[in-house]
Amino acid sequence: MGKLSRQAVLEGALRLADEEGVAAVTIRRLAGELQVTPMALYWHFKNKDELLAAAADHLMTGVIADIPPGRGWRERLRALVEALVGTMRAHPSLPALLQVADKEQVESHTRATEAVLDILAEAGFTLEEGDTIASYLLNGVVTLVHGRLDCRAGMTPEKVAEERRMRALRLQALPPDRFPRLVEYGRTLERPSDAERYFAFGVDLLVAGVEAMAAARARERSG
Amino acid sequence: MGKLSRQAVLEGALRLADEEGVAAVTIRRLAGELQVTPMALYWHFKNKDELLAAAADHLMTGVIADIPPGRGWRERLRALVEALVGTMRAHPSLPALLQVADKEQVESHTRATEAVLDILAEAGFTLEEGDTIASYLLNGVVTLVHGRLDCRAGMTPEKVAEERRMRALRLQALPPDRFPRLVEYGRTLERPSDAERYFAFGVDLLVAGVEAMAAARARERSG
DNA sequence: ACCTGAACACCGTTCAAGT
DNA sequence: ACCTGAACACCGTTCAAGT
Repeated sequence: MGKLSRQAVLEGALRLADEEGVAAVTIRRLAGELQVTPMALYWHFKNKDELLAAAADHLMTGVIADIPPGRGWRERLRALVEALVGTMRAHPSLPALLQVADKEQVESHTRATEAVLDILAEAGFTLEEGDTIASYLLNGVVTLVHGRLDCRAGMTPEKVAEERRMRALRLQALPPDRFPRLVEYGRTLERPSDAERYFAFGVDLLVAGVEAMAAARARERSG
Repeated sequence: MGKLSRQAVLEGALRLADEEGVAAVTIRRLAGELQVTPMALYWHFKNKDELLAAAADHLMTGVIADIPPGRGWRERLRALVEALVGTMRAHPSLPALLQVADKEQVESHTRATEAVLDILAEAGFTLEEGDTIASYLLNGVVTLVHGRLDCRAGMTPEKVAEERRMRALRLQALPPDRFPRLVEYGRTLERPSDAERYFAFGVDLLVAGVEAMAAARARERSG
């Protein structure tokens, strides 16, 4: 009964990762879910790293697909960052997968990097600068998504509210003379913040850095 | 012979992390280095998480110490980011330690966050925006340092050169029609890049994003 | 107070063997 | 081609016991 396939293993891994976090994706656990011995997985994947890289690759392809052929480099860059945000919000496990996976063997990541380098070359950056900016953007989006409790694996609205309340209490329990800002922040933390506003601000922040540097480059050149 | 102490365990962990990476810091391995049984460590630390948090805390205190009471918020913010870069360049294990540690129990991280919130409040940001920017900056610096091979645990100049050459070859081996930018980048990757230039660009990039958003806030207010 | 010994419940991976 | 069984070398952690 050859029920197992590379595809089935991948789907199992992604389901497990999205529901319980990447830490729950172990060879033995995954094998158990698939009703098979751990070594069966080694027929379809060389090792765990390759499995996780394939999982990240599968999710990342969604980002590539969403890059529209916009007009200027600013529009294209923003569209790409927003596509990245959208994909990561839909798949809570992608940030963590990208952190552990070797990016060189994630083809969709390579394709996304090529796209970014192309956009940034048009903006006047060198390839080395483009490489730096590419990981600045990718990790920036990872950081943004990771900062939202409601974008974490296996999070219900109740758990999110509970975590927020706990954090608010911990912040308010700090000594107010040494941590006045954090204590004040703790008091405002109860009411839930709007996710759309949060991500709009975050994307603006990331893109603003790149645009400011491009403007500085342009000034250098004409000056 | 009570030779072991909390301090000694911490130093052993940091040495191991800086030399072989945080993955090498296991309770059993560390105990072996300290010539003691694994359970001896549990007398001095509640568990591994607390040990890693304490290690991160120890390194992070250097950042706090380096915050000068500058004049405007721009100078203070830049000084803080540069202090962060300096500390992480000196301690290759800090980025990884901060990724795994629960930041709420790293006191020096809390102090640094308070400092950033204070600076950003002066810049006109809300506390929630300040919180977002704080992790944007911290993770941005982590990303910058992580991107430099010469800032990785246990890296000799020879190994760095070897890795660079390998990466250059892999990039040049990509299909040039689909990945023209990356193939070209691969050709320029042989000659080593200047670390000072790299970090200057990176810090400018991170700070530029914050300054651009502050300017946008100011425009909204007056408009 | 500070450390050890034995045990438990996990890991990833290899290698020979089965069908 | 596809999967199993047994084994190896690791993990973090608990709990009772030693000095």
